[in-house]
Amino acid sequence: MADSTRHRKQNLQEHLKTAILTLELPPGADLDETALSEAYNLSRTPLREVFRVLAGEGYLELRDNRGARVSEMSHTTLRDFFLTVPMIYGAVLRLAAVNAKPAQIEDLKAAQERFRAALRSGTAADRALANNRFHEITGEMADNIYLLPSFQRLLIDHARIGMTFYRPRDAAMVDNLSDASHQHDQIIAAIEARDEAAAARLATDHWNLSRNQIELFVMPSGLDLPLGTAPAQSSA
Amino acid sequence: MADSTRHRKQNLQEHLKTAILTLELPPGADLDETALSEAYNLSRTPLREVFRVLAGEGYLELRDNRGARVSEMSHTTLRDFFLTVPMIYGAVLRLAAVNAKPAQIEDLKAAQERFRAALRSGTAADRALANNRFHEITGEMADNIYLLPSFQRLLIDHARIGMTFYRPRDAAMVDNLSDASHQHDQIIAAIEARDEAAAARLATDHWNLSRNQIELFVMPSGLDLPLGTAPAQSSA
DNA sequence: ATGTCGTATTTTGTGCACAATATGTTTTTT
DNA sequence: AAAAAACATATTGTGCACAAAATACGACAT
Repeated sequence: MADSTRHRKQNLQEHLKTAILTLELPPGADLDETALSEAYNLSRTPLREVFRVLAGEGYLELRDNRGARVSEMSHTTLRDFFLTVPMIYGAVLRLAAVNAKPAQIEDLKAAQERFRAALRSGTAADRALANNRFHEITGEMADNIYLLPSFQRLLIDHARIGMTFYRPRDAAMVDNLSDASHQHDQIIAAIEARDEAAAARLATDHWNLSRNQIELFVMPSGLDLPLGTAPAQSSA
Repeated sequence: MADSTRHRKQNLQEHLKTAILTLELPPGADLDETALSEAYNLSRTPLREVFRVLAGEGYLELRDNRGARVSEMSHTTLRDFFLTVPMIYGAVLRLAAVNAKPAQIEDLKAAQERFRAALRSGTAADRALANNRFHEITGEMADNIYLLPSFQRLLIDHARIGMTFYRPRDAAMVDNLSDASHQHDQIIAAIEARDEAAAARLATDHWNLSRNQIELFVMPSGLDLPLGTAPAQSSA
């Protein structure tokens, strides 16, 4: 039958991943074994094995005798992220340009098509997931078992950072999103042309754009009211 | 009691790790759930959870319905390894120089002391494990959750590569080993002096030395016989 | 009111029996 | 004799009951 336990197990794993990437399960959220095993019609044994797997991939953190929770995002996360991403992603795109197989390039184009569709008419979660898939494919192309583990972890937090900060509030932010899409096109072109240098350059550009977007979000333009005219704040 | 199940579980995990790092369990070796659970006096349930954890860290590979085996080393492993190590390890040492805490520096010195002892009077496995621990500590110092997963995987294969190739056969190889020890000292000094640039440089040097050692092993010096005088090979 | 101790409840961890799947061997068919 | 099918065996996956640990709660003392 289509709903074998194997299938339910994979389902659970997939659902947990997307729920975490889209912040439906926010960082630090506790996962209740009993509740989840009932919801997915699985006993606790396979469920707990799924937890171990997801912890290994960086989605969850396990504490002895205290259950699983979604990986935390600390105040150093953003800094560490942007410190590490350019290097890892630059290397990934370089290798992708060298090693990509034709079938993978087709996958990448399809993923980009879905990303574009999500930009036009999808939710923030749709955008984050489509973008995540796009980058995941570049990771597969790079085909380097030593690089992938770190890259995957970066992608997890990239999606979550995107969910928090990529909520277009003004024209500049919307422009950034279409720039990102355009950069994806350029990345595809560089890989297809086997142009390592261009791919590496695009990696840097892409993350600078991300960083700018976040700066726009974290530091909104000032209220521009003359001193002394601001209305009194209501106290909580 | 000292031999609680919790303790046995950790024991198993630790033993499997060292057995894999030292090639006592060679790449591709099959792990028998029943045999191991009897050997460590654990039921299969916790044992299987340990398998998932070790698979997440890169020690094991799990195939559905077909048990666990030790991670393979393919013909591309060496190439991928030396392609990736300089970048990751350079970044790790840079960050270590910036972030190392005094207590960690003491740990590192102690680890280096043990490495030196292993060089003097230990087995190849002792050397590999001591060296592994030294580098692990630099990873802890770097304190970057995005870098660590890849770094840890590199360390696994570094130990295994070391076990295969670091079996001194001549004077040049012995020199290399004491050079490595000397480089460890310089790494400690650079970290203590918070000298990022020096640390990064040492990372490159260290892996070049490793690569040379392997080249010495893979490509032994020629037999130096004039053409046509070599004895006939015995056919298998 | 606050702090500590002891008990009750909830949650996590383990062991074992059984189910499902893969593998190896024998039997049957051509 | 070779291929295929059926069966037997071994190994992996799941469910459930029980054990161990952590947490929540309340009584009591100060």
